[in-house]
Amino acid sequence: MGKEVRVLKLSTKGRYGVKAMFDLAKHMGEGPISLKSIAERQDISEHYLEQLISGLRKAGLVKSVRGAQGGYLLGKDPDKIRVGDIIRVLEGPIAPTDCVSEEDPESCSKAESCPTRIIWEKVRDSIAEVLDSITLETMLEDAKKREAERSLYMFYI
Amino acid sequence: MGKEVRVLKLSTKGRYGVKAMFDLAKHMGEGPISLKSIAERQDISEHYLEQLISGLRKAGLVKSVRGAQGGYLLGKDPDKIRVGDIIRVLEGPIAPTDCVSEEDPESCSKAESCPTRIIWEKVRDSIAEVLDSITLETMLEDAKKREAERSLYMFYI
DNA sequence: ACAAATTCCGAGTGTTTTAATAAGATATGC
DNA sequence: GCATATCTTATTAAAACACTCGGAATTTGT
Repeated sequence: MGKEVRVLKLSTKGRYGVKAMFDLAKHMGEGPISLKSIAERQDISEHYLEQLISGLRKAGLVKSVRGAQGGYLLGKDPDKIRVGDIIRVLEGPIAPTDCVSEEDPESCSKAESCPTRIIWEKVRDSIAEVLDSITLETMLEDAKKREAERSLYMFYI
Repeated sequence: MGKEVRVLKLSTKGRYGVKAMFDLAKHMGEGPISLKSIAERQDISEHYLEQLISGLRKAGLVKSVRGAQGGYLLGKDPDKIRVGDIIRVLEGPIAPTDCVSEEDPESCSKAESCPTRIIWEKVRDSIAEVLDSITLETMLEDAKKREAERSLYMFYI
């Protein structure tokens, strides 16, 4: 009975990855941030996060510093890192179906006349547009703005 | 090496379901359409499609006629059936993450201050907007239009 | 020099989901 | 009454998911 299906869902890879990257952005300027501290703050298994950040490092989205007092730093300025970039590294190309994958879509003999293909393309593009319009920088601004609103609200109570 | 991950993907349920419903729309006025003929035209396992259409029937999107010469008919006019309706019946509420599910989202203590939640909400809404803006009627019109373009193109060759 | 902290790397594992397949019960037109 | 369909439930093989584990390599502070 517990059918809790999520359609067009993101796996934990993408979700954890974005959380971790935002955490890194929030602590910019404090030197290397250890995975352990990120995992604790974001409530993610450290070992699991290790795997994810490995991919982000290879893609240049984070830099690492090994050894004691080591950790991770953003690989670029936060306004150059889009949420879409993080998702693509961790989950692969955006593709509601194989035939409209962002990279090498599966060829289909009936592609030209397929009445459903157009729909999946629109879905793909609308997802990509949202994810690529948000950067770590805009996330920081947004968080700051909401923080301000919250304290203003508290003031009036 | 064959890591062919699709992020934010649709399962075959949704894809087959939309194809089958479009097939039904195309053959409107021809009486009950058998599952077998739909399965053959759309290249889908008949038994599997059986399971899917069962859900669509219970949701009122199709009507069935049992017995010999029986089959399925659209449950409403094609302009009243949105692709989003079909997807929701077959795959569940649209929800890139559990915390932003269209129906009873998983509660989260940090929901109000979560910087990632807003992103998943935007993704959910943009997907829903695309899927709800397309009906079987618009799909039919679109197919007709492209058919006309194709024959015009053939004429000029 | 050494211990502690940390990143790096590959393999293993239980659970869930996916995409069917199978078998048979029920209903209807001819 | 038989061929043609829809309905219903159960089973299953393979893949994906979300970790878990063990240990090697690297750097800092003492």
